[in-house]
Amino acid sequence: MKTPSSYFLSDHTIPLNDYFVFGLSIDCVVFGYHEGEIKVLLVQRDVEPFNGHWALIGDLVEPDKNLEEAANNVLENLTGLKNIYMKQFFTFGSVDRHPLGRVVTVAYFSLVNSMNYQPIASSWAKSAEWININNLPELAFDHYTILCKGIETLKNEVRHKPTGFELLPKKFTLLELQLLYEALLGYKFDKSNFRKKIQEMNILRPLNEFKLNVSHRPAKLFEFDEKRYRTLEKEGFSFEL
Amino acid sequence: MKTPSSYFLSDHTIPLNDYFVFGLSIDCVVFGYHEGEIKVLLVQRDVEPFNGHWALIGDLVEPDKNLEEAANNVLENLTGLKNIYMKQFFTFGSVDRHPLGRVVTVAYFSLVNSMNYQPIASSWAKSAEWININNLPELAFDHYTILCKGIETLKNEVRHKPTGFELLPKKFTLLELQLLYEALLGYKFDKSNFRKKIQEMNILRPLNEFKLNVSHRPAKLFEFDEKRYRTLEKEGFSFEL
DNA sequence: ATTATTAGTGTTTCATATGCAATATAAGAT
DNA sequence: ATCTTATATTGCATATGAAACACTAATAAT
Repeated sequence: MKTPSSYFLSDHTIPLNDYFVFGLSIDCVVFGYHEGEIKVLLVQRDVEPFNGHWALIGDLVEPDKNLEEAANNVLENLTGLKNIYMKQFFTFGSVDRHPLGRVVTVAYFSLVNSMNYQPIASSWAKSAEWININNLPELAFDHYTILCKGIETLKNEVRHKPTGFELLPKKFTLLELQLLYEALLGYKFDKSNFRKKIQEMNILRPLNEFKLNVSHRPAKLFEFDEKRYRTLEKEGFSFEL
Repeated sequence: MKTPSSYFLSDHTIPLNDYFVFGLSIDCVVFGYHEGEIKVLLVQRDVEPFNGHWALIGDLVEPDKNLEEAANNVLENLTGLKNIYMKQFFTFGSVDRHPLGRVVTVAYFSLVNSMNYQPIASSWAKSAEWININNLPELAFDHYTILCKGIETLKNEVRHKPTGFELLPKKFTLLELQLLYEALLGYKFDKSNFRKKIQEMNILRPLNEFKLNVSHRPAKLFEFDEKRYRTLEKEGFSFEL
């Protein structure tokens, strides 16, 4: 039993293991981008409660696992993907958020740039699917609230930080980048102005590679130069789109 | 006992109340602003562990309390202040962050505009003091990490949202506002341009009141017009300084 | 060769931001 | 009365950035 006992953090006199005890879980909002649409990875539950409902991927945290480890495991178990961009964005702990007891959940969002893999259905999920965020089904627990907050956080973050690149493959064209941002922010950019602006930031590394097998002038490929960004950031530069 | 039992969230087969059990606490980074300096409210612990160390204010969450309630209580118990701006910013849950067991803490920051009250020393704290964030003592637990993240979050937030007003009294002068933002962001503004810019945003309500008993022209007082801000925000306006 | 198509580059206009200077104003202090 | 101090407003020259739009480039298909 790893629970702290006889634990007097403040002026409470009740031992923690009899009373101050919570379940802790991780829920992940996994975003993907494909053909101009922002999608989220949902699973259909195959167990009670909320059997049959769609839900975010998530799991209980084991007492000897850090939160980030637990979050990475959640993602890896379902998708097989490692080293994915993840970010904690909020903790949901309403007393009644879980029908079976007090379970507090720490929510992460992650951005994956390749949707070319088979989400692994687990023993508690019928299926896993990428679903457009503008066409969501009814969700289990308070997952709709969590998802909305995740979308809000993402939209907010991509405006001020170069997070959006995580949704693209490592090598991308400027037009792909523009279309991504148009999908994220919900409005159009002028092509030449967008290109000028993003290139003048000096955070993209132009490659000597081009899109192949297209029936028009091939587009140049770029990479996001994270090191460069970190340096510029320290010098006071701030990303804005 | 409110702990969920025989609780099969995923494919785990271990009952939650024997194993998946955590302590949950709230920690509050309370910011104040006084004479050009950003300060934070710290207490000196009078109990083990970390007896004598300075720490953030915080407490265990009771199983029937929502997180926001618990956070409000933490603040109210120490300062007597109610209806204070509070915002959850991160949850810290490293396995070894607490020497007595696994305790996950949800961190909030709050902004208080009046430091003219006596922080109430509790049974577990020797004293409570406002301390300049550039002159911090050694802190208990991982509170230094929490505090740093709180400062970072605050500095990030005040640039894009009119949160800073919460640190000023309800009625303030434009110069006070400017000095606050200079302290928060770490650089100077041109006076006339700052005033022009902030007034053109239309989120300040000018009052017919003035600073009294000053040996120079008295400054006009303003209020932050939150309703107006909310409307403008819906119309697409976004605060930037 | 011609065409369709998308990549990619200038260029012009207009609005706004910024830095700096100048001036008028209102109070207490001398 | 005059000085000092800090508020408050205006003006302007310049730098920066946004918006619109026209143009050239390179490839595959015909």
